[in-house]
Amino acid sequence: MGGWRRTHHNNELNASNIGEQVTLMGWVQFRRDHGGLIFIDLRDREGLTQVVFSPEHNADVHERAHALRSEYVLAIKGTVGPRPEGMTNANLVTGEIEVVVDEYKLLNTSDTPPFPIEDRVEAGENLRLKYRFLDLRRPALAKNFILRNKAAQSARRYLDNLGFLEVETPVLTKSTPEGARDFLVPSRVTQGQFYALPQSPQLFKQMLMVSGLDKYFQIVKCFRDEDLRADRQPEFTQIDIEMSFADEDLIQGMAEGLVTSMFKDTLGMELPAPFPRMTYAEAIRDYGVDKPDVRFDLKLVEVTDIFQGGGFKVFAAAELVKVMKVPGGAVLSRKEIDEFTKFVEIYGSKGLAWIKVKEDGEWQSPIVKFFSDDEKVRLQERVQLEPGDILFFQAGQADIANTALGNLRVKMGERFELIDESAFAPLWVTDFPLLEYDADEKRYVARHHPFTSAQPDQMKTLASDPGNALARAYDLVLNGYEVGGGSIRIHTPEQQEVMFKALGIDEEEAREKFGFLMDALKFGAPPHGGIAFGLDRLIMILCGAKSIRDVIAFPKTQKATCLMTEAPGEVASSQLRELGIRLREKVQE
RNA sequence: GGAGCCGUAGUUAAGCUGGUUAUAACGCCGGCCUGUCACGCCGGAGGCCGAGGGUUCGAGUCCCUUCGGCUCCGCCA
Repeated sequence: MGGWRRTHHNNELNASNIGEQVTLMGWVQFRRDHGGLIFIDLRDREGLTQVVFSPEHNADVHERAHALRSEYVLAIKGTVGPRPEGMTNANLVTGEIEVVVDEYKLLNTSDTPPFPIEDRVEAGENLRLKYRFLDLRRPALAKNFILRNKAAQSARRYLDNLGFLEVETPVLTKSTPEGARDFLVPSRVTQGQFYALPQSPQLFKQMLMVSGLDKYFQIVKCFRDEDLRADRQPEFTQIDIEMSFADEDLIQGMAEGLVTSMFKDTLGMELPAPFPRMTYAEAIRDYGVDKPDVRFDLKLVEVTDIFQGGGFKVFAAAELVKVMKVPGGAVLSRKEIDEFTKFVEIYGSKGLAWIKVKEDGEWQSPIVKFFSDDEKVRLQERVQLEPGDILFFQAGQADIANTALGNLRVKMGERFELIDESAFAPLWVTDFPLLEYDADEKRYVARHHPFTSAQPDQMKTLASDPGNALARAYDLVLNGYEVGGGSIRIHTPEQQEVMFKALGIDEEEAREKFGFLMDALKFGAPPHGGIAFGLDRLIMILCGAKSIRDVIAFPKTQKATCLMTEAPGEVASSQLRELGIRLREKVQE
């Protein structure tokens, strides 16, 4: 760069800088070559500045500037000048001024990019991922990473001020039997054995509490080898937090402070705290799901009792019959209802019954003919149908009916534009079940994780009726996304043994897999608990993005590949030999 | 493991019930242009219609297989 130093970013100059000599660096965004005057919008991470090459100002420099093309990298020295009367650009922060170029250096040329580096042109995602380094030049994406940095720094500041220590934990660790599928790393030194990448630093942070470090946090990568979604990547980042001598209120209060700080430092927005709280049972009852989007108000209503043992067999025998009234929903066409029927079938529902209320109050429905007069009266008493409303039914297995209707609720929120897209609605969901039954494995598994404490009065339930024991666990839900979750942990070996027993993990296996935890709990483990936030999801919501790919610099595709590096890839047979690994023949169908 | 949507110049898309030489815009290349800001005007080049197979006189279009991207179910303590 010949000793040149940048004096300003491309969003910094305004009328107050007029007359100053400046040096700018950046990429050619747009070139407007008039033959005489040449205008170039110079782009960097922060913004655009118009620079002008004028033949009258410097004929030689102007002549050379004809050759400039998109994405060439320039350093320019020039004078900040006012734009002529009526020539300002209100769309640009720097729109009042332009920089008249005295001298420039072409720092690098560029091939024509495979897609335009502009926010208004969305190239296909496969192309954008292959050339991720170009996609990241787009301001819409770059600003997500500027925000992400602000959020992460805000979190660090907040936690440091409260006396939390940022401690790093191992990435090469041990596979654990519960939870998600592990990513494995073969050991060269001990052939035939494998490390696992951590699904979270859960056990290490508990160890740090036993160590007396008192308050820990880490912004840390976690790895889970499960299938991807728009809000799930195989490697993702958590703000992982643990504190000693803590109960639910203390942790939730700290977490609320953290989230409100992050909102303030990124969007300048004050989130009202404390956040509303709701039990898991209430969430399922009113919303059908454990992470309700409470930006809008539709609620589910149970009507099982009305139809129990009645004349309409489908409802009479159902474990659960639930309805959702959508005011004004009678405008839905048959075709739309058919689409919503297909939608609920995704969740295993057998169908979608409905009642439309016509303007004269008459019920139009494929099923009311099966209802007795008494059932109609009781239904009307419970849901208060009015002209123009539609009432959707789900009947059958409770979990399917809840899930189907709960997800249909979100669809209705979108269809009738009930959701304020600019709103943020945080919500604590508490009192989760400690265990849930796994039909495949024919045993109970931990709903949160096996180190979660049962609620004080629930130890008996855990032994007698494990499915109904409640946990000291809590999730933070934001706009229908689970953005955080945590619990008060088990801190005595006796309770941990009860838990392992409930999970069908015998003493030998517990010792083999979690021996160090059992040991640690014997040496004066303090009561402790914590929480972990999905940083990617939180940033996604803060950015208004639809996918966490938009807030991860180098994300994976749905098949967990990286289109830029082409990972995963094959390795040399010599590498495998060193590790003592031989690949099996590919199994043909 | 399963379901759905998508794949056509560099890019974004159009291409009907199968029928001459596959369109358009932007980009690119060349020329002109001193107040543009997605500059404008004139001209030009650019295609393995994701890949493979089949049906047909004839396939971008229909069928099968396959690869890739996305969304979702299962899965994700």
